[in-house]
Amino acid sequence: MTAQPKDSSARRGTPDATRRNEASRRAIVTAAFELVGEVGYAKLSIEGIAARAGVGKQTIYRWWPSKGAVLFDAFLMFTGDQAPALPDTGDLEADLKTVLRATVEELNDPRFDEPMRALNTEILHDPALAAVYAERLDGPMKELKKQRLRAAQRAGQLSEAVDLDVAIDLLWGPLLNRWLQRSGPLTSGYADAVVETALNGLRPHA
Amino acid sequence: MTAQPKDSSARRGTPDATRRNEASRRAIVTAAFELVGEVGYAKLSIEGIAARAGVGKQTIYRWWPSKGAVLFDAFLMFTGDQAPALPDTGDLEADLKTVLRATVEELNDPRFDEPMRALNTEILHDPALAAVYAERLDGPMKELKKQRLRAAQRAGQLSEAVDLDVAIDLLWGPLLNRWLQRSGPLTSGYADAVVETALNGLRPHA
Amino acid sequence: MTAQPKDSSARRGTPDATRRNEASRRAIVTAAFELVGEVGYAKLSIEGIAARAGVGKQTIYRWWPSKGAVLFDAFLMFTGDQAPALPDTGDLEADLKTVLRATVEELNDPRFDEPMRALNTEILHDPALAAVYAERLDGPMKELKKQRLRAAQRAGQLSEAVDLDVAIDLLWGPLLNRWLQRSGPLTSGYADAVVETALNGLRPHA
Amino acid sequence: MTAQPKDSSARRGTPDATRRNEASRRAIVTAAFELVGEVGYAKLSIEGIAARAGVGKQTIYRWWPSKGAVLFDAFLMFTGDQAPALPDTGDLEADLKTVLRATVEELNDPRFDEPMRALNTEILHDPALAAVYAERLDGPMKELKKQRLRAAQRAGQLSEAVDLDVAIDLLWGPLLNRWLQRSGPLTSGYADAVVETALNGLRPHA
DNA sequence: GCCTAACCGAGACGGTACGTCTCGTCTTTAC
DNA sequence: GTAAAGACGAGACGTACCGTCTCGGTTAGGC
Repeated sequence: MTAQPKDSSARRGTPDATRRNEASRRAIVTAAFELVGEVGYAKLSIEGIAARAGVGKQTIYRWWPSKGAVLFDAFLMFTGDQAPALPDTGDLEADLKTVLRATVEELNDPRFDEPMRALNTEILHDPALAAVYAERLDGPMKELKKQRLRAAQRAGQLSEAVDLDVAIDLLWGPLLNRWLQRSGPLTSGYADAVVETALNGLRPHA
Repeated sequence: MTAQPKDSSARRGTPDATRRNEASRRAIVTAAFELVGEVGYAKLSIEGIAARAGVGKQTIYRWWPSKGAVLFDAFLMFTGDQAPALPDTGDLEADLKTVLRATVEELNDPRFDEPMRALNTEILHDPALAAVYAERLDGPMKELKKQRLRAAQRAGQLSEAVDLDVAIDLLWGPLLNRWLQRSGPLTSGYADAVVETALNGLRPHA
Repeated sequence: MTAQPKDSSARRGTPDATRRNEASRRAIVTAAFELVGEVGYAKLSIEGIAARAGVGKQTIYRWWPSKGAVLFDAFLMFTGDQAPALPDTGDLEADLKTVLRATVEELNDPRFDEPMRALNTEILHDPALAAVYAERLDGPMKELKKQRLRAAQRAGQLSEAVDLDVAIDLLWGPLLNRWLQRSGPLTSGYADAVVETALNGLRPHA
Repeated sequence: MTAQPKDSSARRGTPDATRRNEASRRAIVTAAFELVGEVGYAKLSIEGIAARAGVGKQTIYRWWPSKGAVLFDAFLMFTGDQAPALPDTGDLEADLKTVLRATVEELNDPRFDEPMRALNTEILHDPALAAVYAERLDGPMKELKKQRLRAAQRAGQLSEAVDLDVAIDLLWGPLLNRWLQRSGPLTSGYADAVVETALNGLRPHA
């Protein structure tokens, strides 16, 4: 469950995960998630998490290598394991608009805004965490997106020539970017425009 | 020249910019830029900047509201005021590939990687700084991009119906996102693929 | 009027006392006296005095060598130049009790407590200021005391053999000490006891 | 051992003295005592003490409420717990002269001058510290003095009518005062004169 | 009745120290 | 052996003052 266990070998002093106190673990990630929403990323501290969780600091240091790893686990717990497949009504454009509008909704939800920004901050400066994020959170989500796009290819609604990774970046990249940099309003209208433009391309049509 | 002048009115206690020591200002932003490259964003401190610049801490706090604002000014000084127009050979696709490949190059340049990540971290959590960034750095750049795209529209290489802001997001968003989240390799091949896919769209062609 | 003029020679840059702004001088010492009573010695600052007096800091540094010197001048202005002779009713014991009771009164007056403690603090650590204090404030007072004691010697109420400096220390030293160290209650009863014991001596009488 | 333990109750946040690191405590008071002698009271800083002691600043702030309290403990450690009884040869005058000459000696010793002045400065402005000083350092010393004076009363060398507190103030007050205010030379001759005058009184003798 | 030197208010500057906060490690006690 | 608790060395935070240094704007003699 932990993002980056320091070590799982038999080295002396290595925490033995079987001994781990599950109640403390939950208290810590819960406290981290709540605190980041309350005080913001900049004022989030290990000491604060430990105090809120009613836990010794060492218990955090024992099981997580960094503040980012705690935050990541907090994210896993509160958003994780959800997200079944993407909708498939047979109409790719409509389905993509539905999904991207939901993404916009989520990014504008104040309950998720701070935690998400915090996680992105950590990822920004910690390649190891970025890798874990890619594997544990972004990866599964991307696979679902690819499944839907592959279905669209089979249905003839998406060019066979297109690299699906590029396609996904073209659809979701603009949204994420606008959210991260606040470079413009993040509305469902924008989501629609992105979907339409990405599908049709920038070139003029005959 | 300062990112966020606290106030320029006649309110009591407001620093009087005319008295400002230009030598100190330059020493501070230079030190900030150098240090963020040497020790990384996480270990960048106001104290360190002041020491390196041979300046009292108060001189920083007097003129900048946050570490991010210093970093922003450092950016302005070292990257700023450049960037003429985008190339216009008449071939939009080729020109975009040239520009996006250059962007990829820049993002992979270790001299700019840390400072840029640092700036993005600050923007991520400081809407005021984000606004200044949008106005002072991103805005002018965006205008240049729009000029090129408008020329392409006039030349019939770009659909008249397309919203230029969306077009820009579709082209540059994927790159920035991949760089920020390290969600995949950032190569010139990727830049080409993004340009081609964005221009042609995801739909199959007749 | 100034405690320790930095220099009165013709050296370049030496302030010319004839040019001195009397209004500023008064504002400064007044502000110093008020502030030390309001915020206490520990929190008394040159900046605070300058701000309260509506004066530039340099105007203080130009005319006084130290915070203590300002305080001393403040003292001179507010307590100075008073104190005529000590009472002489012909009864030494009664007169001394009157005077020491008045001293007790003064030391217990909250308006003078803080400024006096502040002055004593400076004297404690600044021999130069101590010398000025001895010359300008303590000296004249001591002379008045000696006059009264000499009269008592002539009247046969004080031993001719006694060193008047020692006598004065014996009478006023205990009071000052008790005040400075708060080593006991400072009452008129204590003043009386000191006078009686000093006059009669500690030895048993026949 | 600490001057002013903030609290020893079960209140939250109160330091638990049983956990205290004795080595750090000793290093701090030693550093404080050395530093006050080297750089003087005015330039004595918590930061300097911490650096000299090889200790974090917080360790000082955790256990002492003020710079004065540290100084006080330093005093306790370096002068404390000594001082047996006062000499009793049967000759009160001679014994008092011996003791007061020793006091003069001590006050003139440069190794004790600065620390003592520093302590007196703090006492001057901190009633709480004054109370602790009265209880822990001055009190025991005063008791010893009283014992000697009571013996003198039993031996018929000191008036039964005399208040011992007043007697002590009469003997030691003048010395302390002269030392604090530098109001005159502090010599063994002066000590002798004080003893003689105090014993015989100021009145002329038959 | 100018000229010019000094004072004046204001406040920026390079610094030092403050007292607080958090870091990551270490130690103690209880379970 | 894990956990809560929290002391510890370290060091950055943002603030308050230090004493020095310009900066314009008055004064106030000396010419």
